[in-house]
Amino acid sequence: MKYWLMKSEPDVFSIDDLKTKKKTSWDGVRNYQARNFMRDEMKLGDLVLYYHSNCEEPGVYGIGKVIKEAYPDHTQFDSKSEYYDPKAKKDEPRWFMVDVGFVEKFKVPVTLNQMKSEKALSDMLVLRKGNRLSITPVEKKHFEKVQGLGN
DNA sequence: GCCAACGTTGGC
DNA sequence: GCCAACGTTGGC
Repeated sequence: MKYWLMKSEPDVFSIDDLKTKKKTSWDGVRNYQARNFMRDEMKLGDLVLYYHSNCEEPGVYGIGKVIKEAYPDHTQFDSKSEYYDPKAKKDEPRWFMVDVGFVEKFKVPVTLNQMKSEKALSDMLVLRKGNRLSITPVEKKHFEKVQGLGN
Protein backbone atom coordinates (compact mmCIF):
# COMPACT_ATOMS: atom_id res chain seq x y z
CA MET A 1 0.00 0.00 0.00
CA LYS A 2 1.15 3.48 -0.88
CA TYR A 3 0.52 6.93 0.52
CA TRP A 4 -0.14 10.13 -1.40
CA LEU A 5 -0.80 13.80 -1.05
CA MET A 6 -3.42 15.36 -3.31
CA LYS A 7 -4.04 19.08 -3.63
CA SER A 8 -7.46 20.56 -4.03
CA GLU A 9 -8.65 24.13 -3.95
CA PRO A 10 -11.22 24.30 -1.17
CA ASP A 11 -13.27 26.82 -3.17
CA VAL A 12 -13.68 24.10 -5.78
CA PHE A 13 -13.83 20.94 -3.66
CA SER A 14 -12.93 20.93 0.03
CA ILE A 15 -12.58 18.20 2.62
CA ASP A 16 -16.09 19.14 3.79
CA ASP A 17 -17.42 18.56 0.28
CA LEU A 18 -15.73 15.16 0.30
CA LYS A 19 -17.25 14.40 3.69
CA THR A 20 -20.72 15.34 2.45
CA LYS A 21 -20.50 13.58 -0.89
CA LYS A 22 -18.54 10.59 0.49
CA LYS A 23 -16.45 10.36 -2.68
CA THR A 24 -15.26 12.23 -5.74
CA SER A 25 -13.79 11.61 -9.17
CA TRP A 26 -10.41 13.27 -9.41
CA ASP A 27 -10.92 14.77 -12.85
CA GLY A 28 -9.12 17.65 -14.48
CA VAL A 29 -5.53 16.59 -13.86
CA ARG A 30 -3.60 17.85 -16.87
CA ASN A 31 -0.05 17.25 -15.80
CA TYR A 32 1.82 14.22 -17.04
CA GLN A 33 3.69 13.46 -13.85
CA ALA A 34 0.52 13.57 -11.79
CA ARG A 35 -1.28 11.51 -14.42
CA ASN A 36 1.40 8.86 -14.33
CA PHE A 37 1.09 8.56 -10.57
CA MET A 38 -2.64 7.99 -10.90
CA ARG A 39 -2.48 5.73 -13.91
CA ASP A 40 0.50 3.61 -12.95
CA GLU A 41 0.88 3.63 -9.22
CA MET A 42 -2.28 4.46 -7.30
CA LYS A 43 -3.95 1.32 -6.05
CA LEU A 44 -7.22 0.53 -4.37
CA GLY A 45 -6.96 1.29 -0.66
CA ASP A 46 -4.03 3.70 -0.92
CA LEU A 47 -4.40 6.52 1.59
CA VAL A 48 -4.33 10.18 0.66
CA LEU A 49 -3.45 13.32 2.59
CA TYR A 50 -6.09 15.83 1.50
CA TYR A 51 -4.37 19.16 0.98
CA HIS A 52 -6.03 22.54 0.56
CA SER A 53 -4.12 24.83 -1.79
CA ASN A 54 -4.63 28.37 -3.00
CA CYS A 55 -6.47 29.42 0.11
CA GLU A 56 -6.15 31.36 3.34
CA GLU A 57 -4.53 28.56 5.32
CA PRO A 58 -2.87 25.98 3.06
CA GLY A 59 -2.34 22.60 4.65
CA VAL A 60 -3.58 19.06 5.11
CA TYR A 61 -7.20 18.96 6.26
CA GLY A 62 -7.95 15.27 6.34
CA ILE A 63 -7.59 11.87 4.77
CA GLY A 64 -9.09 10.12 1.79
CA LYS A 65 -8.55 6.81 0.13
CA VAL A 66 -8.43 5.42 -3.38
CA ILE A 67 -11.72 3.61 -4.00
CA LYS A 68 -11.37 3.18 -7.75
CA GLU A 69 -8.20 2.81 -9.77
CA ALA A 70 -7.37 4.82 -12.87
CA TYR A 71 -9.87 5.12 -15.72
CA PRO A 72 -10.19 7.65 -18.54
CA ASP A 73 -11.13 11.18 -17.48
CA HIS A 74 -14.28 11.86 -19.52
CA THR A 75 -13.85 15.64 -19.36
CA GLN A 76 -11.03 15.42 -21.92
CA PHE A 77 -13.63 14.51 -24.60
CA ASP A 78 -16.19 17.11 -23.57
CA SER A 79 -15.82 20.22 -25.72
CA LYS A 80 -17.86 22.20 -23.20
CA SER A 81 -15.61 21.29 -20.29
CA GLU A 82 -12.83 23.56 -19.16
CA TYR A 83 -10.68 20.44 -19.15
CA TYR A 84 -11.40 19.60 -22.81
CA ASP A 85 -8.37 18.36 -24.69
CA PRO A 86 -8.88 18.40 -28.48
CA LYS A 87 -5.86 16.18 -28.94
CA ALA A 88 -7.22 13.34 -26.83
CA LYS A 89 -8.66 10.39 -28.74
CA LYS A 90 -11.39 8.10 -27.47
CA ASP A 91 -9.46 4.94 -28.25
CA GLU A 92 -6.29 6.42 -26.84
CA PRO A 93 -7.20 8.54 -23.80
CA ARG A 94 -4.54 10.92 -22.68
CA TRP A 95 -5.85 11.74 -19.21
CA PHE A 96 -6.94 9.53 -16.36
CA MET A 97 -8.58 9.92 -13.00
CA VAL A 98 -9.14 7.90 -9.86
CA ASP A 99 -12.01 7.98 -7.40
CA VAL A 100 -11.25 9.11 -3.86
CA GLY A 101 -13.45 8.33 -0.86
CA PHE A 102 -13.73 10.16 2.45
CA VAL A 103 -11.90 8.70 5.43
CA GLU A 104 -11.64 11.46 8.01
CA LYS A 105 -11.43 15.16 8.58
CA PHE A 106 -8.67 16.19 10.96
CA LYS A 107 -9.63 17.63 14.34
CA VAL A 108 -7.10 20.36 13.59
CA PRO A 109 -5.73 21.18 10.16
CA VAL A 110 -2.02 20.58 9.75
CA THR A 111 -0.97 23.83 8.17
CA LEU A 112 1.80 24.30 5.68
CA ASN A 113 3.63 26.48 8.20
CA GLN A 114 3.39 23.78 10.82
CA MET A 115 4.67 21.17 8.41
CA LYS A 116 7.61 23.37 7.50
CA SER A 117 8.53 23.70 11.17
CA GLU A 118 8.48 19.93 11.77
CA LYS A 119 11.93 18.41 11.40
CA ALA A 120 10.39 15.00 10.81
CA LEU A 121 8.62 16.28 7.71
CA SER A 122 11.41 18.35 6.22
CA ASP A 123 11.97 16.13 3.19
CA MET A 124 8.36 15.88 2.10
CA LEU A 125 8.03 16.66 -1.59
CA VAL A 126 5.21 19.12 -1.10
CA LEU A 127 7.45 21.31 1.06
CA ARG A 128 10.06 21.70 -1.64
CA LYS A 129 10.37 25.19 -2.97
CA GLY A 130 8.42 25.74 -6.14
CA ASN A 131 6.65 22.42 -6.01
CA ARG A 132 3.52 22.69 -8.13
CA LEU A 133 2.72 19.04 -8.55
CA SER A 134 -0.86 18.34 -7.50
CA ILE A 135 -0.23 14.70 -6.63
CA THR A 136 2.87 13.52 -4.83
CA PRO A 137 3.87 10.23 -3.21
CA VAL A 138 4.25 10.37 0.57
CA GLU A 139 6.37 8.15 2.79
CA LYS A 140 4.60 6.10 5.41
CA LYS A 141 6.43 7.83 8.28
CA HIS A 142 5.43 11.21 6.93
CA PHE A 143 1.84 10.17 6.44
CA GLU A 144 1.63 8.91 10.01
CA LYS A 145 3.30 11.99 11.40
CA VAL A 146 0.88 14.31 9.65
CA GLN A 147 -2.08 12.19 10.71
CA GLY A 148 -0.84 12.30 14.28
CA LEU A 149 -0.58 16.07 14.20
CA GLY A 150 -4.13 16.39 12.90
CA ASN A 151 -5.84 14.15 15.42
C1' DG B 1 -2.31 41.23 -6.92
C1' DC B 2 2.54 39.94 -7.20
C1' DC B 3 5.91 36.96 -8.60
C1' DA B 4 9.00 32.77 -8.43
C1' DA B 5 9.07 28.33 -10.11
C1' DC B 6 7.94 25.25 -13.22
C1' DG B 7 5.67 22.85 -17.46
C1' DT B 8 4.45 23.17 -22.25
C1' DT B 9 4.58 24.87 -26.88
C1' DG B 10 6.47 25.87 -31.11
C1' DG B 11 9.93 28.05 -34.22
C1' DC B 12 14.24 27.07 -35.82
C1' DG C 1 17.08 18.92 -29.76
C1' DC C 2 17.45 23.70 -28.09
C1' DC C 3 15.42 27.45 -25.94
C1' DA C 4 12.51 31.69 -25.72
C1' DA C 5 7.95 32.79 -24.91
C1' DC C 6 4.08 31.89 -22.70
C1' DG C 7 0.70 29.92 -19.34
C1' DT C 8 -0.25 28.04 -14.79
C1' DT C 9 0.35 27.09 -9.92
C1' DG C 10 0.26 28.50 -5.47
C1' DG C 11 2.33 30.89 -1.42
C1' DC C 12 2.43 35.25 0.32
